[in-house]
Amino acid sequence: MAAQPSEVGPSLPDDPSIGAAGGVERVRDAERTRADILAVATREFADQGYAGARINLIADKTSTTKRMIYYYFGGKEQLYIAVLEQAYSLIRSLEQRLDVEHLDPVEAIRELAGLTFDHHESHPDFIRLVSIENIHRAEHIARSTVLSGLANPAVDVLGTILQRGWDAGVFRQDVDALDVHQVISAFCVFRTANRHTFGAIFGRDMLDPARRDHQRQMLGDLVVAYLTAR
Amino acid sequence: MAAQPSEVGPSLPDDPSIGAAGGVERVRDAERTRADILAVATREFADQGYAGARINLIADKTSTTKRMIYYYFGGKEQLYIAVLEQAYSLIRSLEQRLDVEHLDPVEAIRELAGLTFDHHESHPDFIRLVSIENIHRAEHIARSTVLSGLANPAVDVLGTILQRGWDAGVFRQDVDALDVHQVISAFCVFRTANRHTFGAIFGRDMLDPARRDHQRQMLGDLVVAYLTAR
DNA sequence: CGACCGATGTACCAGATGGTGAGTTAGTTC
DNA sequence: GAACTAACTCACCATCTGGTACATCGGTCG
Repeated sequence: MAAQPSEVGPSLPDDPSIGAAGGVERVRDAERTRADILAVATREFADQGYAGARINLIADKTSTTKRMIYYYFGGKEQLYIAVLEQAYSLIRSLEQRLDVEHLDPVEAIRELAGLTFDHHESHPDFIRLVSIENIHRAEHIARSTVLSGLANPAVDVLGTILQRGWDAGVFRQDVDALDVHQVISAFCVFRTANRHTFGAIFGRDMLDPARRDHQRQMLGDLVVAYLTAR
Repeated sequence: MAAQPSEVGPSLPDDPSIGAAGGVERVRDAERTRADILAVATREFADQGYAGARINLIADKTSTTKRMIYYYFGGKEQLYIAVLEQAYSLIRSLEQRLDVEHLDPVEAIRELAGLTFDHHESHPDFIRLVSIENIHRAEHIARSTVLSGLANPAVDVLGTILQRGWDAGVFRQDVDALDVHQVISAFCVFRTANRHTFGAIFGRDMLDPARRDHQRQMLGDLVVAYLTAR
């Protein structure tokens, strides 16, 4: 709320304050501090995993202190849950923008798959957080009231597309929206999440920009071929 | 912590030895000790991740001591690499048994996909290790001379099936063996690796036995539909 | 039998780690 | 301008962690 740079100038008697980030003026700003911590924590947890991330290091990379992490979040685990909640919320709000209702079912599916593909590619940190959370058997998601039942807009959109395809008689009927979502997610998540071992063993980088169009096309063809088979 | 009741039973002159596991007789057995450590470490690393696993805990779950871990493996990281090497070797040796050469291309592909499906489902710990290794950007695999170039029998088999399919004119030609392997792996890995977050958010367990046949069928249909499309 | 060396157990450590008690500063309210 | 409280700093801690120095044990070989 309300920015008012009380006295920016060199007049300050003591305490240059503020450790790291750019030459900011704000001295006390709860929301800024909180957001700063959350941003740094997101990077660190995504990078090092839950057990691998260090509260001390997160604090150091912040423009505030470790004490503030405990002040705002309570502890390592709660901080991690806050990171997850923010990450999921962000992703879900982006997904809300999906608009493929105007296309015919087959093209709508292809478009949705393509958008999901782009989407995953642009958010590798989110994918990493999800992988990390799976290593922990989603125990933190389960513990979060915010995340437990968080619906997925992509699946809803998928549901209406499928329905239209069924009505038009062009889609097979032995699958539901979640099945199809699973297939699309599997493809998109795998190429990001398993990029490194796949690359190390097969010598092919699944995220190589030179192969991107081919991969994107492959996903579209895959889903469409499957749904329209027979 | 190995209890050794120096003189519990009056009969034994000294040292009943061996702390934990079943009433074994062997007193000094390097291979057994090494294998014991490796087995426990595999479980712990797969369960807790690299950073989350504790050398002390691994040692405690062993029938030997922490000192032996350092004696045989040198350190935490080398132990972890040894775990990875053993896990990959085991999986690869199992894959060597794939035999689908006698089937026609379409059926061979479906069979290979199905076997891969079964295979992944039976080795969740391996999938977890792979996920964990990806969190660490495959740095340990890169550091292992054994693993860096380890070929994958499944991909070779896939290559010959594809070739036969192309010769017979039944498969599309804009993909290679690695692409198809990627698709199959993505499906199989995803349902195990992302089981928990998927379950927490959508309320569907991808590994639910009741849905197993459907999922297996779906993978086969998916790959076949894609390869034979048009 | 005695020397040799691989295998093993005990005790210990320095630094890191998550976490906290308690005091201090700044902005706001009356 | 005094009182009040949210925001923040500083120093500190108990415990854990990976790792190691060192003594010792036991099978084998000459």
